Amino acid sequence: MKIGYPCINETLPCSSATTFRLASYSEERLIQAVTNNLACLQQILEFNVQHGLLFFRMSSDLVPFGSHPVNTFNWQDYFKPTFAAIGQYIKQNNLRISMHPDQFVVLNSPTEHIVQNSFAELAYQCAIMDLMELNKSAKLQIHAGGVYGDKPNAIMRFADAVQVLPDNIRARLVVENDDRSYSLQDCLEIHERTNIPILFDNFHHECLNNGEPMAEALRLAAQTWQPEDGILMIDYSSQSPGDRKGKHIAHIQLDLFREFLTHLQDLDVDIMLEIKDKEASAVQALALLRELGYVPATEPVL
DNA sequence: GCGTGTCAAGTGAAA
DNA sequence: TTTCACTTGACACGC
Repeated sequence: MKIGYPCINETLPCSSATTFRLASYSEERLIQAVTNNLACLQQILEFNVQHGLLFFRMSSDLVPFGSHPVNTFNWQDYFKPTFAAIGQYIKQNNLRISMHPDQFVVLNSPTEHIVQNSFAELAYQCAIMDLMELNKSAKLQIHAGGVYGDKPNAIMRFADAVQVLPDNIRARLVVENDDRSYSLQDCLEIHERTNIPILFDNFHHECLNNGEPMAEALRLAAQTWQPEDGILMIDYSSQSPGDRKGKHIAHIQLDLFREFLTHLQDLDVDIMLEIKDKEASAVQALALLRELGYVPATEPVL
C-alpha cells in the first residue's frame, strides 16, 4: 500500500505547473517553463521519498500547451534525458505514478473535434510516462464523459473511442467513477466493453451508487486490474462539512479515514488523497497507516 | 509590489 | 440564462 497526493506540494517553494498565456507563446518561453517544471517535479518526488509518500499524481501542466497545435517544438527529444532521469528516480524509489487529464478530455463527446483534442491530450500525457520509461502500472485516469441524455449510446461511443487508441495509451488508461453521471456499475459496463481497469473513488461512490456497500464496491473495482496494471488505485476523500454536496474536505478527517480502511479487509490498494491541503494530510494519513500496520513503520531506504 | 480579471479546451447541475 | 465546479491556481495587466 502506498499513499500520496495530487500535483502540488505546498511545502516546497516551487511549482511543477508553471505556464503562460497562449498569446505569449514562444519556444524560449516553453523551454523555460518545462525546465522549471521538471526541476520542481524532481524536488517534489525527493520530498515524497523522504516523507514516505510513494504515490504521486503528476500535473497535467508539465509541458504547457502539450497538446495544442501552437506547440510544434520537439520537447520530447529536447527533454528526453531529463524525463529519463526522473523516471529512473521513480523506479529506483519504487514510486507509483498517475496523471489525471482534465475535464476537457471527453472520449465520448458527439463532437468529433472534441474527441480528436482528447486523443491529442492523452497522447501528450502518455508520452511523458513513456519518456520516463515507466511500466503500465503508471496510469492515466479519466472520467467516462458526458451522458447527452442517452447513457447506453454514450458508453458505446466511449468504448469505440478506446478501441481506436494506440496500444501504449490504452494500456495506461483507467476509468474513474464520478459523482453524478457514471457510477461504479456504469464503469463496470465500460470495463466489460473495453477491458480497461476502474479507478475507484470512494467519495464519488458515496455520492452516486447502486447500493453496493463500500467493501463490495472496492472488491468489484479491484477485479478489473490485471497484474501488469499494478494494484488497485483509489481516490480517497470525504465531504466538506456544511459545503455543497461533492465538495472535497480541506483537511483529512482521520476517524473517517480509519473507518474507510476497515472496508479494505485484505485488499491492497494505492491511495490518492484528494484533499485540499495536500501533503499535510498525506503525512498524517501515512502515520495512521503505519500505526495500524498497513505500511511498515520503517523509513524507506534512501 | 499588489489586486484581480482571465486563461485552450467540456459538461451538467445549481443559482 | 448564467455561473460554478471539476484532480490542481497561476499569469499578466493595471494601478
